[in-house]
Amino acid sequence: MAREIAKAYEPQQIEPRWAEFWVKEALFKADPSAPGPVFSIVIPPPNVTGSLHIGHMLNHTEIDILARWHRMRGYNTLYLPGMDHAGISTQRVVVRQLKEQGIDYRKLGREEFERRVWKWKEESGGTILRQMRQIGETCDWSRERFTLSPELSRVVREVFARLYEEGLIYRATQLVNWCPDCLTVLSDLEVVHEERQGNLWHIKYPVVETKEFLTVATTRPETMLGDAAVAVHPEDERYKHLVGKKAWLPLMNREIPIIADEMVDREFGTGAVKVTPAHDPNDFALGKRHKLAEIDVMTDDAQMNANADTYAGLGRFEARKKIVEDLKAQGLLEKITEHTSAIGLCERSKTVVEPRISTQWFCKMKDLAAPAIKAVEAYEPGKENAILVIPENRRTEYLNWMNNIRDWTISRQLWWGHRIPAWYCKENQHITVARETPLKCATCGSANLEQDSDVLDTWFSSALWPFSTLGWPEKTADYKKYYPTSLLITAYDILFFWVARMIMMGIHFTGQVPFRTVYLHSLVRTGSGEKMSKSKGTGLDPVALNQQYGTDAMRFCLASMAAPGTDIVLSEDKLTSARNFANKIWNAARFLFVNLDKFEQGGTKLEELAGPEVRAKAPYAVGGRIPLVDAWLFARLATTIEMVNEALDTYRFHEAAQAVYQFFWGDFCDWYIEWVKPELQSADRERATVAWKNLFAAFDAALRLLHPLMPFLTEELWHQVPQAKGAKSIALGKFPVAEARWKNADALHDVAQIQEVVTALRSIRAELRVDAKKKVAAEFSTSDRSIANLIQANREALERLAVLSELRIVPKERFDAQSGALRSTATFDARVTYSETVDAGAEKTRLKKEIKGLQKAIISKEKQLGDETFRSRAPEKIIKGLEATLAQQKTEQDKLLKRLGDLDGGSQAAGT
RNA sequence: AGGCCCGUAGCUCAGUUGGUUAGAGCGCUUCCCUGACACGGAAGAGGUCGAUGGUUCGAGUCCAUUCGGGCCUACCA
Repeated sequence: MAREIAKAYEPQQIEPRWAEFWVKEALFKADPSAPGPVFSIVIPPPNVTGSLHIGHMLNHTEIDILARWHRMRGYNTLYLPGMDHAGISTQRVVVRQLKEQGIDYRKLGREEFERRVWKWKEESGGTILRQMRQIGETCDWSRERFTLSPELSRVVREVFARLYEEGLIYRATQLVNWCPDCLTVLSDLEVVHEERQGNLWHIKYPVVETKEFLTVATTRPETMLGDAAVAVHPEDERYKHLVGKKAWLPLMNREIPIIADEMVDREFGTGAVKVTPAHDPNDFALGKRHKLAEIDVMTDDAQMNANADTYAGLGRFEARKKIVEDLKAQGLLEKITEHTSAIGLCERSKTVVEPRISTQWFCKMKDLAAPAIKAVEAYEPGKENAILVIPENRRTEYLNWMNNIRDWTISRQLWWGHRIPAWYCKENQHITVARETPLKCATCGSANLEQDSDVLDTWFSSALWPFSTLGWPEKTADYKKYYPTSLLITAYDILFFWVARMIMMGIHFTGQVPFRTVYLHSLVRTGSGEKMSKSKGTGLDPVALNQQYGTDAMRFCLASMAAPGTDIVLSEDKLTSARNFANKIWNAARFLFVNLDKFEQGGTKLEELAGPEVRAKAPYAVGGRIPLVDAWLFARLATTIEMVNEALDTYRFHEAAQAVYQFFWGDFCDWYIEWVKPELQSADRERATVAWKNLFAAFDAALRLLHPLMPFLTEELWHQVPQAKGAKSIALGKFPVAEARWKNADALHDVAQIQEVVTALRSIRAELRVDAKKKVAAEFSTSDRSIANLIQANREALERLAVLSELRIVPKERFDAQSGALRSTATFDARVTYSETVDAGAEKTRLKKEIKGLQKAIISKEKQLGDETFRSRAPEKIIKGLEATLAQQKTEQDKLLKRLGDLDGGSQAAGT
């Protein structure tokens, strides 16, 4: 039966089918009662705010590669999918959508707004799930989780209540980061700093009952309306006499005290600083020390409020302008200088954050951090309840941050999220924190309760993800089997936001680390090095690219660039090369099946050549000997398997990709297939059968080896090869094992030798411009008996690979080194006899260059070897190696020099 | 202010404990549309590893300084 195989790989025709198949068959449903070592991994839940971007693609590719690889090696594997409700981001998206429809979300009311967000969540979350299925992720879809689901919300309440009971959560009125655009408090981490060119305004404050002025310098003149004092350093001779006096606050017509505090930096500005406790963190602390008034002069959306007197109603930046003008008019503006400072922006809205006094919920971090620091610090291989952080420098970063950790603002003035489980009694103001909605106040019994209107920071629930998703606080079968999870893979930019907090919460609540290893991968950047951003239009769309190049190509491309520690710059060029690789494999398969059709006409069935039991015993021998090239291929396969295992074991995805690429393209396609082509068609039925068996066995193993990197293509091709009864998917197949009997150093060496000869001969051909199809005669000579035998034994293949009519092996003394083009190495000489004359000039240039290179290497080695200190200190192995190479290089150089001399002689002869 | 990372072929990047003429992909040059593949084959050209100084028998690989680029943390108005 003739097989129909498209000439080029068309991922669009194949991927959707397998993506659907994997989900429909529920192949990756985890079974906690199944045997085997456990590999469990929870997804970093994507935000339900839109669709997957390239960063997710990288993250999911790495996770899925490792999940598939473990599963194929017999691990009881769980890859748990899910999504994050992403409070502030999602709320912003929906608020914007409503605004576009002319709707003010506040007018909608909380309940209706929440309903709209849930609707959006269904849509957007659906998109993400669809995409994840499209790209073939081997998740256990039956265990999908959502941070705001009723189940996980219960866990959040439990955790909140426990922390509150333990005194680790408290409510306090403090100066916090406030976003006037999002209208909520932010944690320190949600404030991003940006260096901006600004000014330092020097403002003269008249000192009461004197004719003096005290000049203060400020970057934010508008806050002066809330000034409560002017502070100078107690030791500052310039101002000592003013301490205890009062300053007249311009524009506001108020008196404020002049105080002394060591916090003041005498070097900065004028050495006198205006103190605005309600609008600056330093001033807030200072205000507390000196019991100053906290005068808030702004509204929640950063307009000046009634305390700002005549400036009320102006935006803070308008007010700044106006105030500067007014000061100037009154002659109180001494000067304006340029000043660059890092200003805080809201991570989401990029609005300038306004420090503001506000009552919020906080989580005490020191006690939670201590064991989380220890778990990372104390890590060593094999140690229980400790965490390995990779790469190493992220570990240091983590420890630094954790050692300087500050309390975490966990409340948010949002409507989308976990509402804080705290109720205020309207009778006696008592706060009741409870797991279930309380009916009455815990102290006075009043039923007049009102729940806190705030929600929790999204990361509060994300921090629980590794155990909340597995059923904690119940000791479920999943929890018992899959917690702690084996590994966390995420991008390094959420190390503090998420990873650190998971470690703290995990240890605190379960007594165990949430994951044994955390691998932090790089970010995908644009060509110009920026983070990809959809809003800036600099992001590449993974769905469109997957469509165009194939998901396999995308995965392979990302993997091949995912070297730990370096950010990835993705380009379409690289995707093209990955797609070409997929096509190469496709065509190798095409070659197999097209030729198999011919072979089967001889009566042998595919099953007999490629059935699973047949493959298991490969490589096969002909007449008691495994053909050299087959032995070589299996040896190379074994090496490659070891390289891939080693690479994946250490998160070196790029090395795994490179090893497979080199094997499949270089070894399997370029050399092996070319070598065995005639064997496959051999009239000798035994030889042909063996060739086919070995070919299929190697091919099938190579497919399994490649599968974690390119799941779709390999699944498709794997189904073309006969598989065991009931075997449903390559994804459930066995990852190839580097069998001891495949290893064969001699075969590796011998084929490398032959490859060198073939390349030398091809090189001569190219130089002589021999037509690619034209067979020419060649001579070969060596003084090494074993090489001569090797060449003799493989002459047929060699002749074919180098397109020769005949390869004569001649004794050294009869080798004609005078005419024709030749190549010499330390161990052999080869030449092609061809009527075309050699371009002596080009040949000499080449020889000279080669000689020069050798000369340099020889000199440096001779120098080293002649050095007594080197000989006495360098390891024996290095010295021996150096000596051997030196001898070789000398031999080779001698040959080349002789050849050059001959050519010179020849040209002189021709010249005279 | 403190910390981290990067600077290797035209481009994008590998190069694990210092050791023998520094690798890959893309691009480039020449030849070839040969019955798996032009998304291909064959053969080539091309870096002395940002700079300087040091440690060492030996450094892209360790140390110091320096220049250039990036990132993170940080309450100097």
